[in-house]
Amino acid sequence: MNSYGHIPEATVARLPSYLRTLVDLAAVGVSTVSSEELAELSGVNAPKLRKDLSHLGTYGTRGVGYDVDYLRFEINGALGLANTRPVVVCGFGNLGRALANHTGFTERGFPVLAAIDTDPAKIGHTFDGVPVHSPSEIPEVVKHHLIAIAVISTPVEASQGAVDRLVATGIRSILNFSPINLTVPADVELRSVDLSTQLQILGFHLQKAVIDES
Amino acid sequence: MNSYGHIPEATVARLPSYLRTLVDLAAVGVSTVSSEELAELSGVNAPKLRKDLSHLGTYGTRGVGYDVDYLRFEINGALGLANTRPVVVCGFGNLGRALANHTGFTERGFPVLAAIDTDPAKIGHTFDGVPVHSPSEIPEVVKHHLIAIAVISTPVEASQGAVDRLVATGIRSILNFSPINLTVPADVELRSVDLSTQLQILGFHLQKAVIDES
DNA sequence: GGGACTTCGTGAGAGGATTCACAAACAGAT
DNA sequence: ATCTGTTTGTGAATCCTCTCACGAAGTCCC
Repeated sequence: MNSYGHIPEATVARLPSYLRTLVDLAAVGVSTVSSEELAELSGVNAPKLRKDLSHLGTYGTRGVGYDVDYLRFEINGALGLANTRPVVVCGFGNLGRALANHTGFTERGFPVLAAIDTDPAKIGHTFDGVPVHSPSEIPEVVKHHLIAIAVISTPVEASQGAVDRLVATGIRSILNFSPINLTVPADVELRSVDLSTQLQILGFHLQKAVIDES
Repeated sequence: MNSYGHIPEATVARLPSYLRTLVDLAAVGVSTVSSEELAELSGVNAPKLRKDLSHLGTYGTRGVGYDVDYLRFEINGALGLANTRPVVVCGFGNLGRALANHTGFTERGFPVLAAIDTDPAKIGHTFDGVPVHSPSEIPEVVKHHLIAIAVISTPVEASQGAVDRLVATGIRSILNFSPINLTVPADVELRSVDLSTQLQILGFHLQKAVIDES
């Protein structure tokens, strides 16, 4: 019984970071942690962390702190990570392969069970345990593995087409890494991570720093 | 006369997206674009786009729209992309190699001129035009290529160490892809992109959708 | 040159997110 | 049982962001 009251978007975005810290703490054998410590390790300030956690429920004990295992369990539940969610990667080039191998995906409950690519040399083969299928097989692959989330790492020319096919088969959650603005129906959630956008933001601040000090 | 008046952080984060759209429009031969069109193509609404651009200056002409080339030039300037900023990639595994190959980096003025890795089999060799150096060579590499930005794609165990070395040589802008919370001095800008965090956020919304409709 | 039409730039208001300070609650010692 | 320490949970205030409506400014046609 968690996640009732609306959890703010900004809080949701930070929960994975807290979860990561808690997992690390548990691995080192820590059983209790204060908001001060947990915040420090997660890179936020303590009041923000407490407010964030207060949106999930009251899981701490005053004078003591938070029980690492219990809080971990609760955040896990709030994020819906109780059960694993298989993922398909579309576009099995350098980036796609790196993502499929990325241990963080499987470790956090998002195993990459299949890949899609147009290259005949890859289709039908298995790389690092991930079988590659042709785009026309998307419906069977999705149905067979009960896939609900797709990752796009195709070249930009192919991204919109891949998205359209995925949406047509019922996929409602898409994570896009290709540097292009894709369009999806209103009931599909599309998150885009443009790797070079982040560099551009860094560049902006670098330049600003130079201007500011002149 | 651009980038003086403070540009809001939220606006800065969207400028790269606008720039991308403008480049695409220019490539197709479009010379003028309205805020409505540009917003649609960039995935935001028109008033937001206009407000964003108004922070840079008044570059549109009423009744007509924006001159594609001119606006492109101005956003480019505001983001500090007038000159290229070479980048070093630390950790030349699957992800690191994919990033170094990522055409988006070079295309947008962030050429990857060098990589750092601890694997003796890679050090001294060049992959896809990128020479691999040992961690001890960081200072020379940074100085030689005038590098101001570093990308971290090492395994989590090595990330903090790599960051410390980079900071010691004067790097003040770091883009981290390893799923761990790193600590840097206050005058260093660290942006972290955890690929699986994005999946976790998608997972949260998926679960919420199920709860909401029950 | 004037009028109709289009589109930008922006001020005011609403909605979120962050900060901060402090009361409430618990543990542990005596 | 009481008192002292500590640490949480949260309302109030501030700041940032987004939305929306409309005046201002330009184009185009007659």
